[in-house]
Amino acid sequence: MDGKKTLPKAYNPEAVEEKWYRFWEEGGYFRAWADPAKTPFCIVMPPPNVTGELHMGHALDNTLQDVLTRWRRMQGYAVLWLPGTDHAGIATQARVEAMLAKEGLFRLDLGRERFLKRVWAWKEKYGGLITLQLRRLGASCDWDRERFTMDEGCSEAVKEVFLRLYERGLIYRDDYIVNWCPHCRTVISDIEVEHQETAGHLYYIKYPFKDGSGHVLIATTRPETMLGDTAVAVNPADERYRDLLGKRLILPLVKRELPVIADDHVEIGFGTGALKVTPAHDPYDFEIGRRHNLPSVQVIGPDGRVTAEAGGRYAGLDRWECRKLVVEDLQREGLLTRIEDLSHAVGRCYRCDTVVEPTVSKQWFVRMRPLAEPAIRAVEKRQVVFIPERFTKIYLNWLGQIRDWCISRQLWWGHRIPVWHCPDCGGSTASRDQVQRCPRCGSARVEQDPDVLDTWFSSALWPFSTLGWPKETADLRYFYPTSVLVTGRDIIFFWVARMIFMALDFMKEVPFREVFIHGLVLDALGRKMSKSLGNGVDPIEVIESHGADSLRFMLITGNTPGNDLRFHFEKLDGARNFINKLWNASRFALMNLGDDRAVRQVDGAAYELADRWILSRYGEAVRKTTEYLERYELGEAAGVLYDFVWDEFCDWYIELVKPRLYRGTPREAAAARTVLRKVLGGTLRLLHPFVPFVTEEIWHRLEPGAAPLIAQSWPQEEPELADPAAEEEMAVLMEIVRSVRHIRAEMKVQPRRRAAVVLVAPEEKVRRVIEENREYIEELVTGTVSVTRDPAAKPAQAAHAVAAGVEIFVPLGGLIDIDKEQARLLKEVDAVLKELSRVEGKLRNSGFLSKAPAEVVAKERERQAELYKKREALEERLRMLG
RNA sequence: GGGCGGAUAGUUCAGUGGGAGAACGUCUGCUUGACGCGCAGAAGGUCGUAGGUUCAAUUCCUACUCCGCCCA
Repeated sequence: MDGKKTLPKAYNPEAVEEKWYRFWEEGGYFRAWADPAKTPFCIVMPPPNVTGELHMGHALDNTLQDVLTRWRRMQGYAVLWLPGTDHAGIATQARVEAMLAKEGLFRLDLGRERFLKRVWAWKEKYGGLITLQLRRLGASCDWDRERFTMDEGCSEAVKEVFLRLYERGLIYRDDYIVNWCPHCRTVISDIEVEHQETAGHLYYIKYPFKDGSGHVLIATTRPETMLGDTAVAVNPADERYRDLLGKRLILPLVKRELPVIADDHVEIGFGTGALKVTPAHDPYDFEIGRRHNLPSVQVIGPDGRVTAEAGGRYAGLDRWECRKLVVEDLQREGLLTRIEDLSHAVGRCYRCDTVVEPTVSKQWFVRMRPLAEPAIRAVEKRQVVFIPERFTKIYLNWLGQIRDWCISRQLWWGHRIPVWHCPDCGGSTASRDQVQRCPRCGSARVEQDPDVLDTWFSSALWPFSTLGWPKETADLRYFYPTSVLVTGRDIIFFWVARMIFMALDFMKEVPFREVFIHGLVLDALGRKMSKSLGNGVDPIEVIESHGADSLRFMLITGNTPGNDLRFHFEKLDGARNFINKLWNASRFALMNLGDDRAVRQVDGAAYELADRWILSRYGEAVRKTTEYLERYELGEAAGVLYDFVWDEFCDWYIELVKPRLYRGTPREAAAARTVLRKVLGGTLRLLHPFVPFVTEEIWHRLEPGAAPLIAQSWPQEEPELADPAAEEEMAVLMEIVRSVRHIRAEMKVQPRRRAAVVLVAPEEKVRRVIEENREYIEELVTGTVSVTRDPAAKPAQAAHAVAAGVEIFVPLGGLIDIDKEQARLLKEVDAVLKELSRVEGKLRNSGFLSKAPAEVVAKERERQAELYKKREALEERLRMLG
């Protein structure tokens, strides 16, 4: 062992992580090959925003993907994990606009072309940040295949999809009520609106009849929209208003004449049952307006201010100022009868939290019905499977009631809609190429539609656009459909559903076979991490303080598919401690393996109980880890390895192996080394997908010259390692050891004092096991051990216990404290009696005896017999003392 | 209003139709030739409430309560 380099006492991630990542990446270990001899395994990474910085959600999502990727790669699949980023229309544009604002510029000052140049420049400069951060996490994706939603290929795919849908009439342009964000100055889709329960008011307003015969009372939460009212609607079944139909009202303040109309959709029970109808600013009213051919008056403009159309006094006011003034004016005229408090859902922009203004405008839409149906069927037929299963329902419910998808955005950054409008003939032309002249009238004044597409439109094509579509590439043929999509449950609608219907339509095949859904990473108090709350934890800071492996292991352990997890720094410490434990177990192994790594052949007879036991346990760990990974139970898989490493390998096996390594014969030591090396090596392989850095570092010290761990094969199941006899015998030893330690601690035996433990075992087999492993027990209990069948050998001045059918005596120097020992024994007897009454209760139950499976009954009988023996021994001891 | 998830040790969470688990925290001891980011020992739970199914329910079913999320 001389000259042997020893490892530092504590693992230092900083020193190794960067080194190994560079080694892997430069060595091409992440690269994927379409190998016909192998089975493909492909994951496309949910592309983070180019504007983004790595947050805990990314860390979790990508750790899960990396575990699966590394594991499958070790299993011998042809693995492709395809990374990329998303152009994030609104967010990126906002970022660049903010930068320009500092220079005193507005995007209109620059014009479209120059503005876009600035955005691209910004993207080149900052867009790579998140991919560098993913590298620090250890993500083993194929960076050679990195994509961007606005790169040439993806843009080509977007254009192709738009045109094909357009040609089939599945994309149309129409005036429709949409969600307008006055802050972002663009329309947003239905799912980009977040509904928030907000405290508001219900205002009751009198609408007088034209003929002066009284009034109708209406209730509204948004009094300012009355400026745009064009009717009052009641339910035809509402008795109260039957006589009113066809009468005419005068809209207060504006003095416009309004008809009273009947519509089934008016809720009789809400407010007064009479609904003011504002087709230009409410989705329901818009529908009513269409059914009844009502005029539409836009009273709130794109900037959130009241329009000139609304009337002189209010024009130019902000929405909320206008509300105040309208209320005041109504009050003054005595038309406001009361104001009630009301909690109701208010829609806000998911980007900027501004209250959305429903507005009528000309937008592009995708007709969803024909696309949604195949997407529903594919999931119903389980061509795509959600894990956990319950997310299937969420997906199906959403698609089942889907409305057309508004895909145009009033932005500059994004895929521009490939349609040209002609101001002369009014025609529109969709085209793959730039249109110079109107194909209908020949006018040269054609102009491309100013809008860009929703960012999710390009994301929806991600699984096949990134593999080369619309070209028929080798990657597309080999890796499509992809194997599994790993993503958060918050974007099932935004993304997962859209990828499925787009893929089915254009590839005629699902985009992925499985969707592995995970929850959100919450803060320690269970709140969503958010910028505004300032409660986010930066993964990069965590990596710097605890190492990427700790972060990864913490995110994986104790988490179940689909469930949220809270971020606790204590958990992070736990993960770090585990990694340090592994490091030190390896340190021990390396210090004791010596340089003669050639010792590979050891005759099986040299293996001792401890060896057979740990090999058996290791075999079980391989089996369970693999099984849990197959089921996407990554937390359970990590848990198996945690327990195996810490409890079995470190706390028992390493301790058991020490006597042989320090004092054993060469043959004994060789057997111990062989097993130590095999089990540690196998364990490193099992742990590699979870904690790639530390395992790779140890691996190279354990097996210098071998191929790196990332390229090693996943441990095969070795059924021949299973050794039930060894497990049973070890269980006896462990129980005895624990029992002696318990007595020592309870009776305050000095830790260094060697006790002369006497074991009385009536069973020959048990005596043999003890005898064969006597040295082990002596080592573990700090004492000498003698074993006998002779009841007369029981020492009087000793503490007593019964374990595994063996009576244990720990002599205490001088006289034992009889009271204390009695108390301790009585406590034991109590526990036995309690357990016995439970077991006997069962065995007295005839239903149990006749209906329970035979092995369950047998088990209970066995338990009963053991308890009898234990009780007897304890009581005998008590009699002796008393 | 509809749907989903959670409710298990002081805390955070696993788990299971047949003897309640982990981590952290707490208490007691420990310079045991890998590790104090450690070792050994211990205390701590009528598994949300009420019914039902079953020989047997913390686990399956029903209702309810509280918390969180999603959809309308």
